[in-house]
Amino acid sequence: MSPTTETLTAERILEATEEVLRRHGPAKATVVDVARALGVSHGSVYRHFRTKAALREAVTQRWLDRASGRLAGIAARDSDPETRLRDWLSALFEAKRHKAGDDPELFATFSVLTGENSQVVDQHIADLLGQLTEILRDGVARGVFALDPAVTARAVFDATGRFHDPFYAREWGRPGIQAEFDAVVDLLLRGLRATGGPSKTS
Amino acid sequence: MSPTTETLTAERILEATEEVLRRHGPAKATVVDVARALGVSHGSVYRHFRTKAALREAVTQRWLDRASGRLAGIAARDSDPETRLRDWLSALFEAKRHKAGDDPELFATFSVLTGENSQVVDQHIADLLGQLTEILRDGVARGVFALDPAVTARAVFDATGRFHDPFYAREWGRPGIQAEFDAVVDLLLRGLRATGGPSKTS
DNA sequence: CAGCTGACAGATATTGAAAACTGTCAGCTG
DNA sequence: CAGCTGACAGTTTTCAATATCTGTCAGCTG
Repeated sequence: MSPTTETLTAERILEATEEVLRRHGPAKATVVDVARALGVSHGSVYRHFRTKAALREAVTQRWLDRASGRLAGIAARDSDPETRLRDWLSALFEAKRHKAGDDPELFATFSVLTGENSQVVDQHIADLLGQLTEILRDGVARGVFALDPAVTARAVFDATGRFHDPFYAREWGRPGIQAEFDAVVDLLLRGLRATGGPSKTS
Repeated sequence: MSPTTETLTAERILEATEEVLRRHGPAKATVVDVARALGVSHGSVYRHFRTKAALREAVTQRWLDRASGRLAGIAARDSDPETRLRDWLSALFEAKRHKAGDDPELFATFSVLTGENSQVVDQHIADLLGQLTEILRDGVARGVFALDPAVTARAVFDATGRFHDPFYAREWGRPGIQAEFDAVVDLLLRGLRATGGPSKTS
């Protein structure tokens, strides 16, 4: 049961791969490096993952699934839909901004990997859109939101791209960014509300 | 007055540079190429532009100013602000999409150049934000829009980034893109309106 | 003598040979 | 005999030599 004798599992390989990616970056992380980190020959790694691309894809999926899981907790809350939507979008932005600011190299690695695996990323986005749609559907059911949930979920996701697409990571450190995020979310929430608000007619 | 005898002006150099960029792409477009296209020595080009970077910057600015000018025409129209805003955003999207689809290589060249000249691009964006702000200010004056024009202009620009940021160009050819654009713009316009009322009254 | 040329030094890009990596598989090992 | 090893063929990456380019400037030319 000592670590070096432990059986070689897909899980252990994924952990070692993450470590190698963290250390060497995406360009220099080789299958040979991963095997060396595990104390096995690189042939053994190919027993669990058919190609290097498949291995990188699996690592990407793990990362994205972890992120998705945290947000799912917010989407499933019972608070009023408007607050929930705001919290969900804030959590998405905050998580990305935090990761990008904390360890830029690791975030760059992550960005390269997601760029390579559009299939997996598409699935992740579909997952997030599903969560958004749930919040909006609930809002429509409670009468606080108007508009078609699925279509509008996409619109909200697209409109907030600047605050979650890794491409914009370099701008997340700028001073005014939080105000810009708030302005966009405020505008979107105004558009989502079923009534014209407290102005005059109710 | 024959072309080869014509005096060498900054303007002629810029035209030749655009042509060389079109032909060779941004990576292989050298000052020597530009000089050869004009039938002069490369030393002469340096008489008008202190560095290669300055030359590329000038080309970029010309491109962006042309684009900006076309939109200014729409921003200055006298139609109702809601229609004008919609037209302006559509024109911005349409112009970019058209260029990206028409001649992808030239568009890629343009993208590389804008990536190099953040100074010039920032000025261009400030220009576009000014136009947007004007439309919104007019809308507020006429009582059809609420919210602070400058802050909201930024929010509208950010929220539509997916439809004008060159980074997303590869997605502009996808089938559903127009519907997604419409959904975002509809949502934003709902949020902008001063009252919750229907859009039938003029 | 205003404007252009072309040789030049230092910086950048290209090239091709050598090294490393990916993916396979026959055979070893516990 | 299930799982691992390491040599191997084909491909990609690295690295250093070579070529090209950038930016300058003394001197040529009309």
